[in-house]
This record gives sequence, structure tokens and C-alpha cells, in this order.
Amino acid sequence: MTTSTEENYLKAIYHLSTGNQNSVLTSAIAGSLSTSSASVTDMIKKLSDKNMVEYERYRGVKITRKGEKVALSIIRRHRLWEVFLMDKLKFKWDEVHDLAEELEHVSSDEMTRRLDAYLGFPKFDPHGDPIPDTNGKVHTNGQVLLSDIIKKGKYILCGVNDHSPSFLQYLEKKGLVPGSVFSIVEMDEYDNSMQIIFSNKKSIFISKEISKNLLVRNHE
Amino acid sequence: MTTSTEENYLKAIYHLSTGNQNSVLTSAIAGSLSTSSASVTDMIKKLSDKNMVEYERYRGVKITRKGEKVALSIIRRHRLWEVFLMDKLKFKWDEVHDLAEELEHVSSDEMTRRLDAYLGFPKFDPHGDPIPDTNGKVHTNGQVLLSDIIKKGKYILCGVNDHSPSFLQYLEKKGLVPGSVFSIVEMDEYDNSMQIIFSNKKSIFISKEISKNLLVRNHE
DNA sequence: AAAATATTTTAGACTTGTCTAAAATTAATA
DNA sequence: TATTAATTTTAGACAAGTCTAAAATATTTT
Ligand SMILES: [Mn+2]
Ligand SMILES: [Mn+2]
Ligand SMILES: [Mn+2]
Ligand SMILES: [Mn+2]
Repeated sequence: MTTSTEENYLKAIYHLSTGNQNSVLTSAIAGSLSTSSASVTDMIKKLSDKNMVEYERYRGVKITRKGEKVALSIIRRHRLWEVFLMDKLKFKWDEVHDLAEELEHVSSDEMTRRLDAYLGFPKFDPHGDPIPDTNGKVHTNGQVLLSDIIKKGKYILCGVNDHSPSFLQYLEKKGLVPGSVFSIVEMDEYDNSMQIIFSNKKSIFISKEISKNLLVRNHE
Repeated sequence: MTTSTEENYLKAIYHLSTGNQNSVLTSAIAGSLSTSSASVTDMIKKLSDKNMVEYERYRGVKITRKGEKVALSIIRRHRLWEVFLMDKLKFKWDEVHDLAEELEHVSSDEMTRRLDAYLGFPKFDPHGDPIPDTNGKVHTNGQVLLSDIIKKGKYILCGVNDHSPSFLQYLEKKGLVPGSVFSIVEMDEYDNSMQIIFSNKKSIFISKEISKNLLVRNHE
């Protein structure tokens, strides 16, 4: 039995772990959950007792396979609910996160399976993040940061790294949502900004600040 | 701000209040929530401080207008989620209650409104219970206990009073679900049992035990 | 390598919700 | 009406999760 507090910690630890081999530091978890380091230390001990994380005092934690499985099942539920809120209840992509944060803790494997089926087995959530499958496998599809792109060409936006409503609203206003196809027409060597153009000929500037948070894939 | 524990207490008190003018006793609440009387007394004080109930020591509580409004909004969410689980996720009517018990605490007026619209503004839940509207108004429609019926005739099942999965499964096996139309063909004066017949000519016996838990309405 | 700084952990306290056992009050019975 | 019985409340304790302030440890600087 995991409480929703434990689930939130595991999710945070999982997210802080991905793409980085090192231990996750107490302060990082505290920052991510807006809580005190003292509280984090307490919870870490509890999760360590349950073999959800490996804990070394003063050195941080590493999530275990067991902890990771729990985290992935929460993330799966979170993202499925986000799809539901957007596709069925017509919320906008910048509005779904907070509600999903609550819904993800309603735990029933059977309900999750049925929700998945009802939504048509979606593979990505409204922000372009992959939805882990029943076994906790995450299917990513070679997406890369727009800021890492070095050659001009046609790309498709598949996701974002900054999930804040303000950023999402900004993108939407610019016409950038998951699935948007555009071509890079100009890349500035000096400030790493770029100019892109949509199929409808509308063209916009993208600063490094922005492109660092955009996940794209080559589009044929 | 109400916690989900407070919400569960208010809901229990509301349900124990309806159809009975008297105060709700501590022991009744304890029984309904499977908790100790000591815990109930503690929570009652808290709810009383928040003006959700009027409390008289040793005499029980009466729910206030304010408490009732909260209770009704939880009941509204509960029943809407039950409709969702049944209509959209294809759960059976005896499976939806426990999940709704959790989902009802995810509180967003906006989400509730959209869920309502998405479900087509249903007026009743899968058990035939009326769904309170946005203002907390409950529209009942002259339904009466089958056990109180004194004259033969054609009736429609609109709801049940016993929501236990075993009872619901029993009814379903007999072919009795909300909306079922049947005629009373025989009423036993002695044990108050009755024989009913469906439009498909199938006929079954209904004991007093059962009819006490069935809500029906005259069918033309 | 010692001193200064930053991070992490412990200590102690608080809140919410729960429990059992004892005390207080109300209701029933003889 | 005086006991007895049942119900309700209080007292005291506990678990989960949180906090601040102080102590312990690690890291950086001089
Ligand atoms: Mn959450
Ligand atoms: Mn998302
Ligand atoms: Mn509930
Ligand atoms: Mn119901």
C-alpha cells in the first residue's frame, strides 16, 4: 500500500532520475515538491524501508526497480487522465495538469485499463509525453531538443519540457502545439535564436530560452 | 476548505438526516462510517466550529444549510462519476460505487460542470438515485417503495435502497434494473410477498425483504 | 590542511484523524 | 425512584506528514 504522498515523492524522484545516472539529492526533491529538506529526509527513510529507493545518508537516493514500477504506474494514470480531460472534457492543454495530479491517485488497475481502452490506447499525453504501458514500458520516439538541432529542415513538435500554464499558453498563441509541423529557415550563430515557418507561411522567431523546452522530431 | 474526511462525514450525516426530522446520533454516524464514536465526537466538534452542523452534547447533530450544500455537491460528483463509470467505462452497476467514493473528492466545479455536460446532463445515477443540480436541488419523481404499494398494476423500477454489490447482482440476475417495467400479478396478504411479470412474460417472486429496497413509480 | 560555507540530518513540536479505556450523562428497568 | 444499562464524551496515546532550529556531515575556499 502506497499513500498518495508516497506516490508524489516517488514520481518526483523518478523524474529527477531520468537522463541522469547520479543519485537524487534531498534538496532537489525538496525543491521539486516545494517542501522542506527535513520532510524529504523523513519520507526517504520510509521509502527506503519499503525498498522503493536506495538511500545513503548525506548522499541522496537512487530509485529501485520496485519504486520505478510504482512511479511509472502513477505517471501512466496521470497522462491518461490528462488525455481524458483534454479529449473528452475539452479542457485546454495548459489546464489539465493540476486535475490529473489529483486523479492519478485514484488507484484501480481495472479502471486504468478501461480508461485506456476508452481513450483509444493513446501513446502520448497532451504535452507530447509518452504514456507508459501496462508493464511500465515507456516508448519514446527519438525526439530531441529543438535547441540541439544543428541543421535546417522540416520538423514536427512532439512535446515540451516546461509544463507551466504560462509557457503552454505562450506556445499556443504562437501556433505551436504537439503535432505542429514547421521548417527552420534561419539559425542565428550568435544568440542561438531561430526563425521557423509553418505550412501556412506564418513565420515566427524562437529564442534559445524557448527552443530549450521544445521536443521535436524530423518530419520526412 | 473541506478535507475528504470532512466530506465523508457530511455526506453520511446528510444521508442519515433525510426523511427523518430528528437529530443524527453519534452512534449512527459511527456505524455508517465504520469508525469509533470517539472519532465521531471529535469530527462533530470540528464540523460544528465550521457551522456545518448544529451540535448539542449527548443529543447528536443536525446538518445546517451550509453543511447540506457541501454534502449535496459531493453527492452530485459521486453520482456523476458513477454514470461515467457505467456509461463510458462499461463497469457494471454493482462495481461503480467504491471508485466513485474516491473520485467524488477530486474537487473542481469546472470539471464537474464539464463532466455533467459530457454525460448529457443525466438526472439519475445507475442506481436510480437523483443527481443534485448545480444549485444543490434534488429532483425526485414520486417514487415509492414497492413494499408500500397496495394495488396491483404496472410499475417501473426507478431505484434501490440497498446499494450492496450482492443485492445489485441478485436483482440483475432476476432481470430487475432501473427502467425495468413489470406488472404485479399477485400480492400475498400473509407474508407480503408478491409475484410480478415482465413484458417478456417472465415471472418472478419478490419477498418483502426485497420489495422494501425497491423504488418504483406507476407506469401509465 | 584548516576555516568557512553549504547541505543534510536530527530533535522537538504541531495538525489531522484515528484508537482504547475511563468518566460523564442519558435512558431503561425493577 | 433507585439501580442498572447504554450511549456519549473526555483523556491519553498513536501514525502520517509537516515545520523550524540546531547539530552533523560534506564541500569549497583560502
Ligand atoms: Mn499527485
Ligand atoms: Mn502531461
Ligand atoms: Mn468518499
Ligand atoms: Mn449510486
